[in-house]
Amino acid sequence: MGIRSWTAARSSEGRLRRAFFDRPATGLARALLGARLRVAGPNGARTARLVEVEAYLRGDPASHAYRGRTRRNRSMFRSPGTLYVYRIHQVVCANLVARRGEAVLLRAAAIEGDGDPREGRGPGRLCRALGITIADDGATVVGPGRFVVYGPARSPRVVRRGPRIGIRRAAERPLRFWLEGEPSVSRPRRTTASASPTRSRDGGRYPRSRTRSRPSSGGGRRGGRTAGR
DNA sequence: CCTCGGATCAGCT
DNA sequence: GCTGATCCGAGGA
Repeated sequence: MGIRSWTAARSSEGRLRRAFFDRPATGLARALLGARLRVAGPNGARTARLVEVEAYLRGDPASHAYRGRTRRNRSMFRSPGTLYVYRIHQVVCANLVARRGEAVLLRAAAIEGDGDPREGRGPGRLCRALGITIADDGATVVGPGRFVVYGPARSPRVVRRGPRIGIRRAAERPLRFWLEGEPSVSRPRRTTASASPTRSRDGGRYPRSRTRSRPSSGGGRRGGRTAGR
């Protein structure tokens, strides 16, 4: 289901509404690139422009929701626009819930305002830079609260896609999306963290589909269907 | 209960 | 490039 009307999905100030998030995570991931996440805190607000995201889908073995609902992943089954924050090792990572059971991992952002924009490099650092903690799990960005997401500027941008990072299952699926030329984006990884060093199967080349998003041609996604599965 | 390993990151070779 | 930190959730016994 596509977004029927973009004006219905954004407020006049560009704030994204629930309808914007209520769709498959792949499309939401792409659409979120360039969007701004604003987090209010005791010392004022910080805003970050999203430059790298990953989609986690229904029936996706890499998704935390794959084996059904548990205490940890319950936020993934809440309404679109909910934050799903989980802990890994010593850090937390944040997702935005798409349609039920799907989510978009926020992998990297350019931090705006004071400080180093690269503080938002990587999902753990992104959360740290914005002050997102495990206590924010289950919060929403489409209602009252400390979180707001503003839609991407309607300016040209080049979206690239490739395999997700740091996962073992379904690692080949090209569900990571990023903006070309952004310094906060994760460096391409050549070898998947695997026990076998010499085991590179496709030579590290994946089909990069480039999608141009233009100011007023909202729906014009073009060709670039890659060898996804 | 116990074991396993991770949607990471910093630091080292 | 590779390893360890560090700890909790998930899943099996």
